[in-house]
Amino acid sequence: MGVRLVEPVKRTRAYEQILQQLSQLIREGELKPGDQLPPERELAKAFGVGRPTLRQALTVLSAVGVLEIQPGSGIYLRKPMSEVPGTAGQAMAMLLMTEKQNLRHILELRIAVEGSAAYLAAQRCTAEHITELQGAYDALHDAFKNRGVAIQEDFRFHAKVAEATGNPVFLKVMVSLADLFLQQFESTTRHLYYEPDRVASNLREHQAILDAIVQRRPEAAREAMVRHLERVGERLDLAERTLKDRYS
Amino acid sequence: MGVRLVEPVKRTRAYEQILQQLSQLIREGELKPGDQLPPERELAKAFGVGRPTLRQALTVLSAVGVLEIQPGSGIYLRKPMSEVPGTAGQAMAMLLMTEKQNLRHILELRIAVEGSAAYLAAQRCTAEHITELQGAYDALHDAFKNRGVAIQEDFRFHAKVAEATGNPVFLKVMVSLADLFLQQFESTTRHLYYEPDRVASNLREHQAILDAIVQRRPEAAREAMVRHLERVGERLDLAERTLKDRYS
DNA sequence: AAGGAAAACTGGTCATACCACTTTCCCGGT
DNA sequence: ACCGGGAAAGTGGTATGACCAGTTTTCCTT
Repeated sequence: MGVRLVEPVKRTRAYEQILQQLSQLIREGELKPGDQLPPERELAKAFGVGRPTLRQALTVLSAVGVLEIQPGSGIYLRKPMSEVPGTAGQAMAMLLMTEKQNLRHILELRIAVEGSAAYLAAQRCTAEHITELQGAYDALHDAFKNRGVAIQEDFRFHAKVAEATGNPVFLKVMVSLADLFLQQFESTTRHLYYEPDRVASNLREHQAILDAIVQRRPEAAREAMVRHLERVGERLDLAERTLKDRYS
Repeated sequence: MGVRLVEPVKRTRAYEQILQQLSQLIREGELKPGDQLPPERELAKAFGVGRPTLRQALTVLSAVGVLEIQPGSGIYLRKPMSEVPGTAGQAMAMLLMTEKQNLRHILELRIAVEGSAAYLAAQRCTAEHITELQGAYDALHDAFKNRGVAIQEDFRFHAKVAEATGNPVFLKVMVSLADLFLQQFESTTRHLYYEPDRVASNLREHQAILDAIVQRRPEAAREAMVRHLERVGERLDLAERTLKDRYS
């Protein structure tokens, strides 16, 4: 036979089956967020595998942020969107590991995702969402005024926007991207970003986003968000140029 | 002390360090796509860990699609965006595992991402990109005419659009989302989707996207892509309603 | 030189053991 | 009766060694 007419049988590895079973238990609500799983030794016996094999599955789930494994304590199912910075970004980092990527590539996707998020948020955010959004902005405002640096608060504001879409997938992907962005950001030009003269501008941009959403003007919200992130990119360019100048 | 003043020390597990080291080797180009890694036993010795521990790291990398592990043969570094349907979607599925999500949530994000992808593609695709895009469309056209079903070709067309952005992060995220969409799609209403009367309409939508990109009209390309995916959603609703009727 | 079988190699899995840490519980002191 | 405090049990983290089922290589036979 010239071409391949049959598919080679796929040998499903044991840990893959465990992965699949656990996924199903989670999806069907058999395992609820915050639940503690049985000890590894029990689980291994239940699945009929050895402990190392079980650990492969658990390790994968832990690496992507589904499980939280605490030595000496136990294995817990993370709550959706647990605000543990670094976890979501870690998973996205692995997803993108083999792709040649830089901050600008990630930022470009953030613009796409968060622009639409702002649009949808303005379209259908609830009263509670607005309250939370307002609170996040106030916190951002205070942090800016007091400390001048507010990476955490900035992050949370963006997360609240995504949350207001009511779409958990939007939220998760946005958070993962933003988290990864900040991680790479930190290791390069963080110290140059938050210069005093940029704080006011940054704050105004956030307020424009908030206002547009509260006024329920989707297009304006998208534009405000896109403009804000584009400014972030500009400041990034500036910072990198400054760095380069220093070394020349 | 009232509040936590110190951060608890993070005990870095051995497999996490391996993960980090391997990531670095990949990012720095020390390991190139397609490369074969040393055997597990050697790697374990090199890292100074036991084989089970090393396997945890390898398993994670394999689960997110970075490595391809072939029993009896060896461990290989996957090429970026290797067109292995199911792999990218698997990683995204784990990222979203704990989120309550359905097809509509994923589709909404696809609209955001792919709409912008079409926009950027129209803005800066090269001649080669256009050729590939055209080729993908032709393949889609033929498959539709001949078999009436063209999930693979449909997928590849969308991937080519994302590829034309020149942004690997866009491509990867888009492919992951679309792949996940198709996976869940398959298990629910696939058989109702490709009905003969919808084929022509679907094909026209794709052509509109292609034309707008070739003519380098970003806004038109975005609109065409958004409209197309919204139609996909409508057909999905229709299919689900049909299913529900059958059970009532 | 070609074919084929055996040997070597590779990943997949298991069993056991030990370590470090956390949690629990019981005992002794107050 | 209450409250430490320390031992014991429980938990995840890791190492070792072994065996299996495949694949790949080697080398002998024809």
